[in-house]
Amino acid sequence: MATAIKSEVVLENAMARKLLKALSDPLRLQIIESLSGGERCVCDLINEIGLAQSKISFHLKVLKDAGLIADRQTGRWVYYQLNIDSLNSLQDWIELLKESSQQPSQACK
Amino acid sequence: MATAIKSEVVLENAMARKLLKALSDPLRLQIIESLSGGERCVCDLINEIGLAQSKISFHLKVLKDAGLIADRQTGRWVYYQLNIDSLNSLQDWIELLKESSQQPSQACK
DNA sequence: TCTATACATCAATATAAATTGATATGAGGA
DNA sequence: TCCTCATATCAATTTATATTGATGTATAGA
Repeated sequence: MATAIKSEVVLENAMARKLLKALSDPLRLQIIESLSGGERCVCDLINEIGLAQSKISFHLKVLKDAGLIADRQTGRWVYYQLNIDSLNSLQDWIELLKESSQQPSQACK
Repeated sequence: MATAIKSEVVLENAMARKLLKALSDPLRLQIIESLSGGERCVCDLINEIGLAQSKISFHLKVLKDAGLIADRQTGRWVYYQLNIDSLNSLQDWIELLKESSQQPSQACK
C-alpha cells in the first residue's frame, strides 16, 4: 500500500541521513577503514592513526551514536568493530535511489 | 598485485570521501531524494523544497562538484539529474568495507 | 533594445562541528 | 589502598560550513 511504502522510505531516509552525516568526516573514515580490517581496540587505533586520544575517542562516539560501529569492553580495553547492518542499510538506501531514478524527465512548464 | 590493489582502494576511498561529504547535509539529501524521482529543473526543486533560490543553488553546486549530479541547460532552464555512476561507486566502496571486515579480531597486546 | 525570468555567485553573518588540553572514570595490579 | 593505564568527557577555542540578502549573468520574448 502506498502509505506503507512511503513511511518505510522515510524511515530509510532518516537512517541514511544519520549514517551519511557520521561518515562525512575524513578522520572518521580513517577509523572506519581501519576497522574494516577487523575489530580493534582504541589503543591500536590511536597508534595506527597517530592522533590525539581525545580526538579518536570523540569520533568513535559519533560513529557509535550513528550505529556504524559497536563496542565491547574487556578489562581495561574497549574493542570496536564495524556494524555490518548499518552498511547494508546504506546500500539499500542507495539502491532505492537508483531504482526510482529511472523515470523519464519532465519538461519544465 | 598487492600494490595495484592497494592504490585502487585508495582511489575508491578518496572518491567515497568526496561523495559522503556532499551527502552529509540534510538539504542536499532532500535534493538527491527529489532528483531520484527523475530529472528536474531548478525552479521545480525550489517549489518542491520551498526554500530560498540561492540556498538551493549553493547546494546544487556542492552536489555537482562532488559528481553526484549532472546539469544540462535548455533555454533559460537548467535541469539536474542524479549521476548513477557515483551511486555505484559508493555502493562498491561499502561492499569492499563489508568484505574486508570479516577478518578475525586481534587481541590487544 | 528593453524587460522579465531562471539561475549563479558573492560578501557578510550565523551556525555547527572539530580540535585542544585538561580532568574524570573505572579496571587491574602491586 | 594506591598507582598506573585505557578510555571517556568537558569547556574553551578554532575551523568549517550553511544561510541571508543582494547583485550579476544569460536567455527569451515584446
